[in-house]
Amino acid sequence: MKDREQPPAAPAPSAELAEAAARLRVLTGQLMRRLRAASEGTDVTLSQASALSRLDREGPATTVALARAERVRPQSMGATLAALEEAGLVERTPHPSDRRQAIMSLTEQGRLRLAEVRREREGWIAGALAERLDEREQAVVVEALGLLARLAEED
Amino acid sequence: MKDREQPPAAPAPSAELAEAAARLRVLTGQLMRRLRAASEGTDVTLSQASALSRLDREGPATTVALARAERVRPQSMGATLAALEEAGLVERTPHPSDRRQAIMSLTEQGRLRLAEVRREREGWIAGALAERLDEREQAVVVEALGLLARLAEED
DNA sequence: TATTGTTATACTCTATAACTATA
DNA sequence: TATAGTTATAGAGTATAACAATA
Repeated sequence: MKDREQPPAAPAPSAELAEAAARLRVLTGQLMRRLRAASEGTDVTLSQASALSRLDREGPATTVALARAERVRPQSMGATLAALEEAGLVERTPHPSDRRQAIMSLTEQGRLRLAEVRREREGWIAGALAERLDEREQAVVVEALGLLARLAEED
Repeated sequence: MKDREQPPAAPAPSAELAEAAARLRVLTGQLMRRLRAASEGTDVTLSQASALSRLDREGPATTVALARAERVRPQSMGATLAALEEAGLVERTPHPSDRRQAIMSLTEQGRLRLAEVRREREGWIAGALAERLDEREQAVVVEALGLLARLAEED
């Protein structure tokens, strides 16, 4: 499991970075399952919450734009938005000049539900960060999340 | 989105930590989808890779022990292991004294496949960390992943 | 032709419930 | 009774393929 030869030119993902990558993969799976478990009882699913959250942060958008931002297929986002629309959490308004497009936006009810969902779903993460880490460690995690978010959104 | 009053006693997840939690949730979803996309063509699924990886790191284990470690239900782990066994990547040997249990361990073929899978799946993460971050940032991410892994494995 | 969005279908992952076998 | 494991079934999430409407 160790590099035998370190090619001098290539950046050669070091053993440490390879291990970090492995840890990130494991962590991703665990967090996904924890988030899912924290959603129980809520009638807003993970993908729906993510779409709501983005509409709140970035304002109204089309299905395709949301799909690109969330890195899912338009069909998947379409299904997510259809469920949200049926629940009255988002609404669609026709695009003024392009009749193919529909602009999705949060309803007032959607905004309220989003606030609830955030409290329930992200509470334990924020709580764990607050309780189990000291201030320096918190700062490290906050900075790292910013860096990783940048990498994840890049192509 | 801001705390109006900071209750002096309660740790009161600060706005910054709440934002970090939100970012971690979004990041988790995006990484999950990227990892899944990177699995295409591979016939080892994400959960299977995760189980293989743990067997490699921690040695042979029973279904229930693996399920606990990965934070999934024994039934889910059972399905994962059954697929791996059918593919010849793990094998089961009866527990010497308790006939209910079966010890799962990596086969040689499993070890080889795991190495391949790691290269393919974690390569882009390790590559992105190596190429897009400077040394100090890499250190921050490495430390943060250690901290987050600790939180995710705690109850 | 290209883009937006929908419908139909299938697969992965995980869960709950109900069961058998063994301790 | 408690634990290890299996089988059956369901739901969330995503994907590909094929299509309709519009630009």
